Amino acid sequence: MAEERRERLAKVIEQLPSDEEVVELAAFFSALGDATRAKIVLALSVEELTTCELSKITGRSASAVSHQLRVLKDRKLVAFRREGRSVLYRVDDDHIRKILEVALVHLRERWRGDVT
Amino acid sequence: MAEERRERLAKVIEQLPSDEEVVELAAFFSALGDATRAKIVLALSVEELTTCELSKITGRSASAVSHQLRVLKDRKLVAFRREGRSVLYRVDDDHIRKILEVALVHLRERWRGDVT
DNA sequence: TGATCATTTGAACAATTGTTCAAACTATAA
DNA sequence: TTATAGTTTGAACAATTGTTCAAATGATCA
Repeated sequence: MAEERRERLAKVIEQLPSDEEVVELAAFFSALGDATRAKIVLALSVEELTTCELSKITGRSASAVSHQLRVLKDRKLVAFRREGRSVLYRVDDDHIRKILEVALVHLRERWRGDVT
Repeated sequence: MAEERRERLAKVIEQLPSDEEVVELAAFFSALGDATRAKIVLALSVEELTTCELSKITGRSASAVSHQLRVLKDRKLVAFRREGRSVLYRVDDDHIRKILEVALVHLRERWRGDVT
């Protein structure tokens, strides 16, 4: 019985990603784990936007937005291109859009009562 | 031209979730944004497990795991039931499993070269 | 050239976070 | 009852985080 649980435990451990991958996964989620960055990514999942526009959307200073964009860039959640004076950021990855979508559905079900 | 961008900006803002929802979304992702918690949720997405078992899987003290389970409980990422001396935790939500799966696919594509 | 708009950078700071430790609580078994 | 295994709690602490501020860089236009 306790024996059986030990075996099942071993099987769970087998199925887990490597520690390195778990750390990467956590870093990915923590990039979305701040309201300013979450809003930036939500906005960029709709359309390409400049730092300045993201500053208006989030209500943060351009500097604060730029710092956060660097985090998102480093963790490969957003890409960018220069156009004249501006820098246009984008989310060119449907995985990220999908994750945002599923998470929003999850929240709406969990917190507003209509759980299946 | 600048006029057109202003209109598009307004349309993006229209499509965004409310600030309250953005904060909830960020809280949800930040729950997964720590390696210990990410590993806990990954393990629980396979099978029901006790605090003690999760302590072995993560290599953290039972106390540390319990603290993290509270965070996951509060943010409704995991549920639990008592069985004798033990408390069995679980992820009973396919959204969470889906999010983990898509995120892992994303990481493997982004960091190991085979981007489409 | 100089002026201006857009963006980035680095230092500093308060606020938050994850862990440890010791103590408490819960349920079972002797 | 006492003992024990499993779990939780609260305080404390170092480490990390997000923002502001001032200064610097990049790109365009007069």
